[in-house]
Amino acid sequence: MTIQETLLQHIKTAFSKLYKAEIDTVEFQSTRKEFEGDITVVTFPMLRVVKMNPEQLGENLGNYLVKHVDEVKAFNVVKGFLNIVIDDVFYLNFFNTIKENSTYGFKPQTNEAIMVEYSSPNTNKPLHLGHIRNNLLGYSVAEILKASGHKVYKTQIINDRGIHICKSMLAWKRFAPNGSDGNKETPETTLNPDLRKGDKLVGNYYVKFDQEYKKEIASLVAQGKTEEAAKKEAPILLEAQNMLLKWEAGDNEVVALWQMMNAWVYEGFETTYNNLGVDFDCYYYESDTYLLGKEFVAEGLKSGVFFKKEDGSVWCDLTADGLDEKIVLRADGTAVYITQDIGTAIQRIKDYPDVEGMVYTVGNEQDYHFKVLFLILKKLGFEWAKNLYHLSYGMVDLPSGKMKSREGTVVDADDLIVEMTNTAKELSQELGKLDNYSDQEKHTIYNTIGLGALKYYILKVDPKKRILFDPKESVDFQGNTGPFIQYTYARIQAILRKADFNTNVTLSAVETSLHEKEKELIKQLELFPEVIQNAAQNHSPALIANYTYDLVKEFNSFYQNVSILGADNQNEKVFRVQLSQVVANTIKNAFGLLGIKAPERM
RNA sequence: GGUCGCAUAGCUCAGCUGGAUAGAGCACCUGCCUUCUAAGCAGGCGGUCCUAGGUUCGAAUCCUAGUGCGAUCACCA
Repeated sequence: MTIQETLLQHIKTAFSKLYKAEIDTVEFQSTRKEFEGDITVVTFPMLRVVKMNPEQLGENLGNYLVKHVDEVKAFNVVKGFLNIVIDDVFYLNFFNTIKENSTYGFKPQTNEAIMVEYSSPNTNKPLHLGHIRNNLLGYSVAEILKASGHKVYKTQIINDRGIHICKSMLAWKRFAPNGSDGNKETPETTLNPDLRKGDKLVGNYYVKFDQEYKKEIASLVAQGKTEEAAKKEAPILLEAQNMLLKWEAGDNEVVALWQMMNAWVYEGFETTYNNLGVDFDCYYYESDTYLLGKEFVAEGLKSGVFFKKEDGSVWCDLTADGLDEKIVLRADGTAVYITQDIGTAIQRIKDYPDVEGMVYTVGNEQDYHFKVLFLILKKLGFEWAKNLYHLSYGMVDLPSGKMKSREGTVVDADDLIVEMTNTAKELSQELGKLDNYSDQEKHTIYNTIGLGALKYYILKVDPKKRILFDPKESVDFQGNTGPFIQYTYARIQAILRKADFNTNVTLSAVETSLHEKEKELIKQLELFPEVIQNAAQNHSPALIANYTYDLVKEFNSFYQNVSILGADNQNEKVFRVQLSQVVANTIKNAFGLLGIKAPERM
């Protein structure tokens, strides 16, 4: 039973005894710093039940609680606020119940499985900052859901078919120079060091295509065509479209090229995922699932969920639900975006029957799309459709404005990771704290710090809000940042390494009393389980980030104001080391939920 | 135009299901390293919580309208 629950019980009893009245809820909050006390009861709402002035009610309740509840040591009343002082014994006892629990705050796994989709890149260009937000969010939400007791499958949908892929393929066929082996360049044979990563090479040809396409448009316009006509008639575009038709028809040569170039991209992506520290349990490819989507469109057509227009295209009428009509199959019978999404969802449930819900990590530009998708799946009669959730997040902007691939203002994911690591390195060398470690160790630490800065910077913001990514600010390692928190963890580790006495004992309140800062820390630790549940419910890593920051600030204040290893007596020393240990463990676990590592030293 | 989202300090963000004088960080200004890692701590400066109504003992928080910004309403993905 939590202290709140205990208090609630007694307050209820107090009401029936003192006033013969009944209340069912009590509003608790933690007492503000400027007042004495730990827990505050807001008595204003109770005045509806008993007509009296708030001070008097507070006094009466306070007196009752002091007399009847062991944990309540004292109280004071300020207007409609009853501030309750909780006895140290309670906090120390509570601390003793969690100090050995290395997964304090986490709930054991149940059979309730959730599939979390994130990343979902196109295979025609490298990952950028926008994908990074997506990846970090998806990974973190998955970890948070696990910690809250769910079984989780991480997955992605790879957008590996369509005209955009054909553009890269065509440009490579046409423009690729020979590599070191005399054949057209590949990631292995390319003479351009920037293109050794497959996604970079393929992305390079996507850009090449666009350049050539623009040239052709310009020359057509010069010949007297309108720009609109030129855009549609440019030979290179027509050839790409032709290639797509061949792909859909299963043309051997085109399919082989497609497979080869996609494989390059996958390998490149995998490297980025590894560097970023995100992973997946299973993969889905649109080229595999769009056919299943088409099947269910046919079925929905039979059952009347969809209808066919004169030209042969298939639609779903959602006007009764306040939405528009939505096309689910083109007139020529080919699949649209949503067709394959329908197929993918169904396929996933087939593959993993224990999945009861799915989370789609996709930008808020697709809010409407997911509303429609979920509604259609419901109309198709899938029971699980009600447990689908679109984890919608805001775009990432730069100080210069939006990221636009065509204008070259995109922040490349790989570059950014390298940059952050370099910044960590520079700062670290300046401070000179790692001078006697090996290069290998140093490199690992720089990486941990750089990534920690990046991840925390992005995850601390509420997902639904857009992020302004200021490169200057993102490499700031002071204040509310990842490195600040990592630093606190490293400092605690230094203390634990130095503590050469036995801390494996349980202290009672008789043996040690609590310093104010120690009590504050225990109160903060007490919140952790609830924060995890909250973060899971709201799909919000930001709640974990904010909590961790508050915990760390509280610890630093303790650290600077109180000597841990230099405490007055052995009991205090032991207790403070234990407390530091639990705080460190909580930082590590909380950061784990954000995909951030906690370094032993920095 | 319809629909959805956002608006809090100079900047970047917190603020839980309505509760005390709206909180952090950055920036700017003061102090604190012979003592556990100063990537730190202690403090100062800084706000018409977009505007106007409403609900109530009480509103940054809920409701309505307006303003601004963004997204979306494709046989693109």
